[in-house]
Amino acid sequence: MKIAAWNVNSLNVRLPHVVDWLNEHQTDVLCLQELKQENTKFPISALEEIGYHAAFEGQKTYNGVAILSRTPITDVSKGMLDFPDEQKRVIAATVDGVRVICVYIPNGQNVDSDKYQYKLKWLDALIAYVQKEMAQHSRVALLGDYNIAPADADVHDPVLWAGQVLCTDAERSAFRRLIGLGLHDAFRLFEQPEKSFTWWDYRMMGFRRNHGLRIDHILLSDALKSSCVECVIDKLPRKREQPSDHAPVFVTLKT
DNA sequence: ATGGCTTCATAGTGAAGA
Repeated sequence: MKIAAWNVNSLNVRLPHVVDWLNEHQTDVLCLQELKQENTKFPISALEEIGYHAAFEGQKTYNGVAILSRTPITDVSKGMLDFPDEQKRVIAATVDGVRVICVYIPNGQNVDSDKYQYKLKWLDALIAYVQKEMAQHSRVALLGDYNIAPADADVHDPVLWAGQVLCTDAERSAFRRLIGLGLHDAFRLFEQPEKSFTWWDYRMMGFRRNHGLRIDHILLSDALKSSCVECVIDKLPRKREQPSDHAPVFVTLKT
């Protein structure tokens, strides 16, 4: 079973990339972030045509999350019950016995911003939410755009980024608290190339110079960790014309 | 260096992303 996450930075614009990628990889589950479209615009028939079911929660202009799956999706839940939020950033569902939680964690903009305070509160809510989900499910995958680079190894220039949003102690501590719930960073279960990233700035030839960050993650519960045989960042879509600034990341679970 | 790209909402530029 393959489970993937990809911030597509507008599903309107990126639908051809998503369709091509699904056709190429036959991924079982794909979690999308930053749809940037209302639910009425969601391209359900294009995805059904290539064999995918979908659960989605979008909004105009910003945010928006979806779970695509080749097998039926059940027990869909949108948002976090104890944290009412206008911003559509969470969708969870059960697929083939796996509780899939798709998240688009706030960016935070900069440490002096209200958005940073919102991000920290949001992360507190997420930790409580995931704790509850894990009490009810043993096979849990928490994946998406975290907007957190967990360690300096996940940053192209740790000195430049020191103390900046995405790399602050408070954000990294929230990431460790998620791990503390009994989750594992799938990417770090395996040997990986140095300077592996999932996001590169559009500006200043960020991708060509590999000026990136690893901020998109797949966290797995113990039960899924033991069946995980690989975790891969696929940089190919980032090399295409008009790419998302994020690359997809996926895990393969042995059944 | 506060820009640099890209997208969206808009019909000028401005906000937001990371």
